Amino acid sequence: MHSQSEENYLKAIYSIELHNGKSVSTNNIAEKLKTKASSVTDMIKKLAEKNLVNYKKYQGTSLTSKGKKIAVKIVRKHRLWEAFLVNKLDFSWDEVHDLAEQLEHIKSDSLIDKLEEFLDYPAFDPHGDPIPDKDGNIEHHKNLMLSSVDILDECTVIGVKDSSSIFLKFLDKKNIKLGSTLKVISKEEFDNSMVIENNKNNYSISHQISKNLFVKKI
Amino acid sequence: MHSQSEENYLKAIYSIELHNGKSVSTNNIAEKLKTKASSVTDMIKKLAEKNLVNYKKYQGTSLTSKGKKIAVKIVRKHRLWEAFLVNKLDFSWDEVHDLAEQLEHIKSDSLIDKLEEFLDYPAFDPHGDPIPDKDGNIEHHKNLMLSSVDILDECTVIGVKDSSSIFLKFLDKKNIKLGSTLKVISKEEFDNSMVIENNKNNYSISHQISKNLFVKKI
DNA sequence: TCAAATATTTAGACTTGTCTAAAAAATATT
DNA sequence: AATATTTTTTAGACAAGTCTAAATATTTGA
Ligand SMILES: [Mn+2]
Ligand SMILES: [Mn+2]
Ligand SMILES: [Mn+2]
Ligand SMILES: [Mn+2]
Repeated sequence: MHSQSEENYLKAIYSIELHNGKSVSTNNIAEKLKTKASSVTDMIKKLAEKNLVNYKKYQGTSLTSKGKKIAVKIVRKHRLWEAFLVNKLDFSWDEVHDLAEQLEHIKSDSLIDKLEEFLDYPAFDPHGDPIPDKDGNIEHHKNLMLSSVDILDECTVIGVKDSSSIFLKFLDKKNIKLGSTLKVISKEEFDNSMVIENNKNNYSISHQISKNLFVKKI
Repeated sequence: MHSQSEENYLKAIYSIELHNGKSVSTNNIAEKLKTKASSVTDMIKKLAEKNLVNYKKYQGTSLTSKGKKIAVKIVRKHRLWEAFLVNKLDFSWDEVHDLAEQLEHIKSDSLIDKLEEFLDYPAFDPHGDPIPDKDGNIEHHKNLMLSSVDILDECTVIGVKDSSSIFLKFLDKKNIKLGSTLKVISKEEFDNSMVIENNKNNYSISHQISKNLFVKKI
């Protein structure tokens, strides 16, 4: 089996690969995992040895299909656990990430499959991220950010890009949640802030917010 | 915080202390944890350093109240997770021990309290073991074994001493579960086997079984 | 194009938890 | 009481994962 640390590296590489296409640099990984570049080099060598990543000195890393499969499985576990915590145990969406970070490493296939059934096969986690199925299939269909919605268009919030507790609590304060219907009233060129209508209230939100909200046009 | 390994040692010492009263020997622990005596000595020194156990060279170990508190907490987590797996996810009682062995180390107080609430404050785990409450209070009231029940007396099965998968599967085959009402029909002095009546069927069970079943007289 | 800045790797050290082999202490046996 | 056996501790080694500091490679940009 793979250690907790190996799994964290694979997941980190997977998520960086998703968001920038090209091969993943040592520093990218170090930053994501809050570790040092030298530690990353060591671990990447080990993962390459196990055929989980492709690696040539000084040329970055990418997951092999074997490595990707494991990474997706960890993501699946992470998101199902988050769904459990929010849907069944009544945690709020800003409390579950760190817990899922631990739970995702529990080793058992039947556990995660039974959990999925217990939750009624949810398609998304509490942050709107898609949950891979048992075979590792996953649909990424979130691409539109609120920041690029046109004036007077309406949209529904379907996900958050930043899952940090601070951001999520801030959204709570602004009364923005998954499923909220927002209408863009106006945009300010100076700081890219925008005024939106939400629940019949109009208020301004910063670019920092609008560029971290995935939406779907209505 | 404490490492997974430290927690496993504390739990082992706790369970040995419970079952033999006196102070716990290095070999006791090594056997329980399937490790070597030298490893145990090392770890005990570390635990003593942290004031979790009392230790004097060559004189065995005992938990301090601080150590006991942690041990009971791990036991609480272990049993609540087992209850969750059986009551909610539909695992059978012989499948949950190893999984709970992992889950018991998840670090979060609110998680375990919410889990307990979700399960409706169960008093016992799937093997009949009592679940400590939030403050660490635990009632041990299982002391009567089926093997010492008198002929023609009736009793209810309230727990198993051995939680191994083999034993539990064997009980399934014999149709013995928590709550089963058994009547002792006869006892064989030669091998200490006994004939019991269960669900209107009479059959013989070995001493190996009867001495591992906790019962309550009716 | 070549020096300066940045990124990556290597070398060597440290921590945690484990092990084997040997030494020392405690207990059992004669 | 002296010896043999068993238990426990110590000494020294190792693997995993991390770190700092130094060396090396790559990229930037004057
Ligand atoms: Mn993790
Ligand atoms: Mn999430
Ligand atoms: Mn454990
Ligand atoms: Mn149990």
